[in-house]
Amino acid sequence: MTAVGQGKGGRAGARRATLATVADLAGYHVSTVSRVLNGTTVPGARSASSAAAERIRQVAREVGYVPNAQAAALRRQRTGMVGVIMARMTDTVAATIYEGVERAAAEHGYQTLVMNSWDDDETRARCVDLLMAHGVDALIHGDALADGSSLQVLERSGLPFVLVNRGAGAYPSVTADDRGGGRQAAEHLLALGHREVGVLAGLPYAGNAIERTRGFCETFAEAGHPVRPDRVVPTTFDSAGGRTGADRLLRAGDGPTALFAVSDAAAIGALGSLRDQGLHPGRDVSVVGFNDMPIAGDLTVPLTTVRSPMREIGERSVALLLAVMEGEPGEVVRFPTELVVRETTGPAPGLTRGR
Amino acid sequence: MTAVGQGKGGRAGARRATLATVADLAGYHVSTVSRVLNGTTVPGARSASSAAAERIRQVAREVGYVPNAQAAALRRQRTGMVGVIMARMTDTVAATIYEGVERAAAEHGYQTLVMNSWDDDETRARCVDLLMAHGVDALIHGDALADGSSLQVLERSGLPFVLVNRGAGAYPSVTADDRGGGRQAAEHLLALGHREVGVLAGLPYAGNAIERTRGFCETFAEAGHPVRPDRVVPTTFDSAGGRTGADRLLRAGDGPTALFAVSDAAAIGALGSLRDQGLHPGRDVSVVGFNDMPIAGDLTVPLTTVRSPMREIGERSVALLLAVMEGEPGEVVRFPTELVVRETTGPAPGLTRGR
DNA sequence: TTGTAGGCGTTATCAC
DNA sequence: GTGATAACGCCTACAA
Repeated sequence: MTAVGQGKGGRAGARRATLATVADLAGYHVSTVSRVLNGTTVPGARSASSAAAERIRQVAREVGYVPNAQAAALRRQRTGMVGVIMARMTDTVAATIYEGVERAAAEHGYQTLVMNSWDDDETRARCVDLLMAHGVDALIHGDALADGSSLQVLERSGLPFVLVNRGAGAYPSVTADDRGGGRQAAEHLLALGHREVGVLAGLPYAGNAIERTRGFCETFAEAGHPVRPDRVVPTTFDSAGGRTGADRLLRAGDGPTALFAVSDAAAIGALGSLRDQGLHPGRDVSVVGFNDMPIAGDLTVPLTTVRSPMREIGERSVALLLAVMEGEPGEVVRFPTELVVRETTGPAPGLTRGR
Repeated sequence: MTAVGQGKGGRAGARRATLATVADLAGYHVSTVSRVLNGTTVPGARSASSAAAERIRQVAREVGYVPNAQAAALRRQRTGMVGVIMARMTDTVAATIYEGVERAAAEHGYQTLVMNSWDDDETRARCVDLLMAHGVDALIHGDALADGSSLQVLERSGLPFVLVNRGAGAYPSVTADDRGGGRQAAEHLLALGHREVGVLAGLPYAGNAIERTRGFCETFAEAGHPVRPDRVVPTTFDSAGGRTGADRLLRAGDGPTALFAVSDAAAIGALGSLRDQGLHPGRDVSVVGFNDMPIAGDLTVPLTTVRSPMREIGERSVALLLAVMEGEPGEVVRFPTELVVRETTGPAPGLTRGR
């Protein structure tokens, strides 16, 4: 319980050193100092290495000069910040994509200003306003509504933006090939002989969830085994959602023999539900997840899932954003997915199962 | 591949509306507009509801006026932003704490500016500089080195700050009672008869990992069964680290009968290792994690773990930070933990096990 | 190479 | 209640 932290008394310590401070101490003029510190010497190559420049840099270091990005931004009309909106960081998928975004942005000299929308419409809108207020140069939106309704304001504002993870219409976006991934999951289960299946379908307004579900269901339909509508249940993407959804699907008398969850976390929740009901994954009921998050392969019964390159998706979204900022046309980018067969899927049990 | 996104041609659209724009259109002076929009009318109660004020607000809405936070910050000498440094967002613990921080900060009118340090010293330092450059009013540091070496610069700068998750010395911090949590894990395993145990000890320079390991080891020592030093292996906090560490501990001829992992993710990695070696968690080898992340209870063999209130820790860190910003003395806050017994722990197998 | 001047959009402090 | 004015810290023409 010891007190430390900063000087005991009043608020923050001494005022930050400014360019003027450095200029005074170094005996040069502010403009000169600014030029030296920014390396803004027109064409003259190594002229910046003159004694003067060295002295100025020395002083700056001594007084702990940190440029005031606010002021610079005001003057330059750009902040070097990219806004990022995500539903929530505890979603591993969002976090991984965000890591990709952060890295790629940093590589190009941009900072990221992240906000969580909690999948709430009002908050979503407030995020955009706040990010604009903070002067972000562009926006990466990981939380779009599938109908694009949240994007019209943005579009009107003229702020360059790109969607990630959840696409919407023809807006520029970077996602997994969600529909194709859904198909892969379906083909796998069909090949194993499953005919009665259920879908933990994610949030009904999220483009990725919709596409994954669509790809899955259309494949079953094409094979002549359409998925019963009451077996497609909306869920959240987290494990709690998957558990609740699976409870509902499995407790019905004529439960399905396999479940497709549009996220790994939901799939793990479904595993919890199976366990509670004394069912063994891969033998009694098969489960397929989506994304292949790192722990998927470490589970005691490793999870069969559809892998999507989350970090790459994040990185690519930055590349696309930079292109859009340059005035290039946006595009819709979809990364192919890959089915990873592990042990939560197995042959469909005999038709006699479960009454 | 359709192109959309923003106007086809040049960069961002029309320049943002400023106070001046609004003032012009409304026929008032900039200062007046500013006052109205900020609700800055001295004591006169509802005078702001005059027709003039209404008109101004109307115009502002029409032109889509968004205040320029950069400029306001420059003038007011405060940005309303709190910097947050975390190792990485894909660590569920960090993400959950961050969610708590974000929420609490928003409640008090602060935005958060997050940066990932990747547990890299150089990056850590750069984060601080960048956050200062962006003018954060204070800092929450989730990535401190246990010896506090990364904090001296910060302290000297006079920027108010608080540590979260990983404490360091007497610097103000909010963490779980890591040492106590380690003890709880140890007592549980001791009661089950385990004598030969191993520790997946986390990063050797992270305060939380150190304390958890310490609490665990000292309890075994006090019970007369000191943990063999070569059975305390440093790991990362993620599942890959846990897997590698467990591989090492279990492949040794005389493997331990139980493992304590300082994070749930590492514990899950250990479960993966067990599985590969045909060992059953809770029967052949017991495993205890730390944090009780949401999926812990949904695993096919649910994880015994030490619960810590991650979100609360994040929220509290904001409260503490606000206090420090007011000049109050910082304190070291530790939240009690709770042992959650599930199924990865069981009685120690007969002494004959494993040669 | 170095100095000068003006302004980015706000807000705070005057005077009216 | 409203209008004028001066910064906040930085950058960039332009002039010397």
